[in-house]
Order: sequence, then structure tokens, then C-alpha cells
Amino acid sequence: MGRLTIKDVARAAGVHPATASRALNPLLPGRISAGTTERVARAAAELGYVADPVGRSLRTQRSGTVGVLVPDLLNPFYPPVLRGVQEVLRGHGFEALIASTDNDPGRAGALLDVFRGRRCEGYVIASASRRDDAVGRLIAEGVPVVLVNRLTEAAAPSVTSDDARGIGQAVRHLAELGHTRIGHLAGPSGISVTRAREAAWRAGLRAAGLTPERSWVVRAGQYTASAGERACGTLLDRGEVTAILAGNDMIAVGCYAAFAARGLSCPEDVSLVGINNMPLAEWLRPSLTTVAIDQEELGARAARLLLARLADPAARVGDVALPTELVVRRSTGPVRP
Amino acid sequence: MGRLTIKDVARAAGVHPATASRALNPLLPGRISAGTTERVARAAAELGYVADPVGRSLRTQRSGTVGVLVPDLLNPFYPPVLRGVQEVLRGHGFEALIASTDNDPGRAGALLDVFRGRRCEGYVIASASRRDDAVGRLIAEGVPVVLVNRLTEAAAPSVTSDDARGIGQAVRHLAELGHTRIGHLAGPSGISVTRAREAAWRAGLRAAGLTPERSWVVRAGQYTASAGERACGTLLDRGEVTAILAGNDMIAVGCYAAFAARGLSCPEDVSLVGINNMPLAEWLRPSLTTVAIDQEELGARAARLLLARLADPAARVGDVALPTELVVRRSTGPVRP
DNA sequence: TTGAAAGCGCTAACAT
DNA sequence: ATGTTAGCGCTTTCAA
Repeated sequence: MGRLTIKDVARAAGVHPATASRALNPLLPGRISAGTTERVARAAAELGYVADPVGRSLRTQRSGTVGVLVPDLLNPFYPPVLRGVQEVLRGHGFEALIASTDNDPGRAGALLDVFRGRRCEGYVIASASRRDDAVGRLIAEGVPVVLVNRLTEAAAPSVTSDDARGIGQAVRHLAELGHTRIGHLAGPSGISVTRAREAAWRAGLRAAGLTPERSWVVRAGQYTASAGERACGTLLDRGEVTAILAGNDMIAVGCYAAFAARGLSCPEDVSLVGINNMPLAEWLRPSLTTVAIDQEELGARAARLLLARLADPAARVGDVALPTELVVRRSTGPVRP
Repeated sequence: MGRLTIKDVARAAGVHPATASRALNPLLPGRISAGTTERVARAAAELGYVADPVGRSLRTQRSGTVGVLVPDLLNPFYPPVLRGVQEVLRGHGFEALIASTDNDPGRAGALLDVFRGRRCEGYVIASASRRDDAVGRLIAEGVPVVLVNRLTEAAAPSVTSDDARGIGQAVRHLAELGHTRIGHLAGPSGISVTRAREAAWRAGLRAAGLTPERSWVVRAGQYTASAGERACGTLLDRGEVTAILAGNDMIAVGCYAAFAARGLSCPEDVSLVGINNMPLAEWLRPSLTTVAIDQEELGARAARLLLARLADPAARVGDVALPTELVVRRSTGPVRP
């Protein structure tokens, strides 16, 4: 089964290979007669010809490949994002290379080198820290980059969630349940969403007529369940808050463990709100009240932004902020009298 | 910033491009003098040269690319598998293209066509059903394929888990806790692991001196939490069993919801055992007793098998069965007196 | 051991 | 509108 080349198609259609190539690539300069186009298309279809991307890439200097970097593939938040990215990319003939830094910013450089080696045309970066050398360099070089969820000091088109809205709803929801001391388990500093969420929490409290206290915030070193468990333990042991806004759902997952370890029941003793509405959030016990973000849409929009820049490098593609919405489940309840 | 080519390296080292190419590819026929090799290597390093995979692929007819197909990227079982696959592949200069069928066997064909179009050299298939046309065709064509976790009627090298051992331990564990009526929530028929696990459950009961009843098995249509919840509901409503072996951890996740809906507490009223020990299994409440499979190793071994076949298409690479081990957590307890 | 030359499959520039 | 030619970057004959 020797590979089928464009020569085979050309021969079958009785034309020159270059003509066949043009006939199969619709919008090229120097159009082809309808009849020829038709014959070539038919021949290609009958033979089952698929253009070799390697030969094409070598000639066009475009790989049809995009690098996607996520911070933690084991965090259920990201698979849906990848799904959105891939769905859009495949629809446009692009393919994604995927890598995870596994929450180690130091690995980004090496992984981006792999992508570069593969001649990726552009990048979707969901793993950026605010001052991220590797990503900053990429942006400085003028390589098409779209940031997802996390921004860098270097500016690039981005898709984020409008956390302020959902977090505001979350705090109001808790306040309406009678909570006046609402803690926050922030993610690692150095990541843009961490700041944004903490600021939104602060603003939300003020809007509800409450005064955020310094001691109500504990910083989890990572957006992981175990970091969340530790941070939550610290916060609980201070004994001040009756409700907690976790920096994301994984931190919230860790909270359940911290509650159990202290014999606290949720929501009777403590109310808990997460952020992300990751796929398993509704299956936790109690099911998790959380600020929902459309993860797949996040990825899809990022892919579209990137495709726009790829199609026209001069295009000024903007930023997108997706709305967030509180989803009330069973992890929040009235404050203990 | 024009891309760096081998010509640049050759010029810097004062040799012919062909010589430079040979110097950089260690084990080629026609060896190069140590001195030249040295100079070329130094020049390449100083310039930061990385061979263009496109040019190389065109010449060698090898893409350095492998297609990986999983059934459900949203199932936390698979990300670690992918991690294992990627780790090994990258270590050997290969890159993975990843796709998920999203539990729809019908999508496999189209996704494999995408892979084929990208000239993947081989495939890691974790999504196969027992009679899987698309995968069967691949195998019949002699394309290097390694199956993970799920076997097809067509034979190909595979990496699976030795579920029998772990499931045997699980049933014994439950029996020792006094359970005599132990149900099973099987996965979708048509997938090899489903059969293997059901058979192991049956064998485990017999080994414990118990007789498996037909009515103790309910089949979940998918390996998902919602399918698990439905199936578990059916089983519970029959009111016969005091313990449940779920077909995998996602089905077990659904069980927690079914328990809650019926006011049953776990493990006081029902004991539950999952299979996989997916990340998050330990974070569920109660934490899930489960038959652990080393997911990352599953992926890593599959990648190694595939690399062996790619390096030598005639190589007879065998099958691997990884050991499983029961991990006892808090979802299992003594039967109610 | 190294150089010269050819060619992988494709498409863009040029020629007709 | 179509054919001709050339060349993308690399490796692998073949020759020296």
C-alpha cells in the first residue's frame, strides 16, 4: 500500500500535479475551470487521497499544529478546556499538541521547546504565571499566543472568566444565608486568577456590608486538593469563619477532607463554595455550590482567537471574558444559630 | 529570525551539510571522525539548532508522531495514562496526538482518519470495544497498534490490568467484614474489561464460599457517574445486597449519589468498592476503597511496547498485565448486624 | 571519512 | 486555465 500522492490523483484526472493541487485548494490565485476542478475532486475522492501534511508543511512552512500548555491535566477543570480547543482546531484543519507542566512553572520552558521543535504555529497557554519568562519570551518574539484563564505581565490576547460577577453572587448567597464571616482560600500568588478572585471576594464582602479581615484569608500553595486541605485546616483552626470561598473546586475538594478530619459537617457547620464547576463538582458529597465557568467554551474561544491571529498575523484580536454564574447545590446552608 | 537549517550548522563547522547530518545522527552507517562529530555538535549547540521535523519526516517517511485514542478524557482515569504515554514518547523524540471518543464508539473512525491524515506511525488505543471496526481495520493493515485496558477481537499487543487479583482481594475484604450478598455494577457490555471484571467478581465470590446471584448484577450503560447512579438505584431497590463492587470509580461516584438519594449512609448501610483508584478517589467522602491500577504505568508500558514495534516492525512484542492491589479506605465497613 | 547529488510530496512563481 | 520548474530541509545513496 504505497502512499497515494498528488501525482496519482493528477494522473487519474489527466492533469498536471500542480493543476490537481490547485483544484483541491479552492481559494488559491489562478483559478481552475469548473470541469477540471470537478474531475480532480472526483478522482481524489475515488482514490481516497489525503494530502500529505508533511510535504505540504515543508513547502508552505506551516505545520497546521498548535501547542497547548495546561498547568495540570489531572485537574478535572482542564480536560473540558482541551475538548473545546480541539473541537475548534480540528474544524479548521489544525491539530493540537498537548502538554502539562504539572504545576511546575519551571517545566514550561522545556515543553515549549518541544513545541517549538515541532514547529507549532501558535500557542494556547493556560499555565502562565504572572511573570512567566518562557511565555513572555514567546510573546516578545511575536509568536501567536492566546492566554487562557491566567494572564502574564506581557500582554497577549486572552480568554478569561469574569469571576467578579459569579463570586459576587456567591458572597451575596452566603450573606443571605446569614453568614457574616466568610473566609477565602486563595490559590498560589503569582497567578493572575488568584489575585482577581481574592479581589472579587473582598469586593463581594464589602458590597454585602461586611468587612473582610486579613485572618480570613489563607493561601494554598497550589490549586490542588491536598494544598486545599492544609490551607482549610489552618483557616478552620483559627475558628473565625462560618463559610468558605475556595479558590477553585480542587481546593474545595480538599476542604471536605479538612472538615471530616475535624468532625465538622457541611453545610451544617461550615458552608463551602468552589469556583469552576468542574465535571465532578455535582458528584461530591455534599454536592458543591460553585461559581460555574463554561470550560469548553473557554477552550473554544481561545482556539478561535488563535485561528484569527494565524489567519491574519496583523489582526488585532481582543480579549474575551466569559460570564460566570453561581450554581447553588448542597454545600451551602444557613449559618448556625 | 529565519529558521536555522543544517546548512547553517555545516557552514559554521566547515563541513558539508550531509556530513553535519551524519555527525548529529549517531548510529548511522558510515561513521564520522570524532573530531568532526565534536565540531558539528559544538556548532549545533552554539547556534541552538534543532532539526526541522518536517524536512526530516519528508525524507524519512516517518512523522515521529503517535495517535492516542481514549474513550473519555473527562474520566479522571485517563489523564494519568496520557501522562505516562507522553513521558515515554517524549523521551524518545516522539509526540502524541490525543483524541477522545467521548464514549461514542462511532467517533473512533473519524478520529483515526485525522490521525492517519497526520501520518501517525503508530497508535495507542484505550477506547476499543471488543468488536471495533475502525481499530480492527487498523490492526489488519499491520499498522503498529497497542491496546490499553480494553481488548478487541482482533489481536494486538496490549497493556491491561490484572483485575482478577485486586478484585479477589476486594471480595475477600468484604466477606471478612461479614458481607455475604455482594452486588456488582458492571460497565457496558461489548468492552473487554467489563467481562473480565464481572468474571473476577464471580470467581471472587465463589472463592469466598458465596454464590453469585443473577439479581446482584446490574449493568451500567456507560462508565460514567450518571450511569452508575441509575444502575446503583436499580440494584439498591432490589434490596438484596449489603455491599457493591462498582465496575470502575466513576460508577462508584454515581453510587454515592444513589445512596444519598435513598438516605443510606456508606459504609454503615452499604459498603462500596471501586476499581481504578483514580486521582480524587481518596478525596471522595467517604474516601473510596478501590482496586488500584497504576494508571501512569499503564500508559508508560503501552508507549514502550509501541516504541519497540516502531523500532522493529518484525518484533514480536507481547502483552503486559499490570498487578492490581486493593486500597482500603473508608467506604467499606462491617455488615450491619 | 567526507562530498556530491538526488529526491521525499507538495505548492508558488513563472511560463505558456 | 493549465503546464513547467524549482525548492522547502533533510537524509541517503553513490562516488571519491
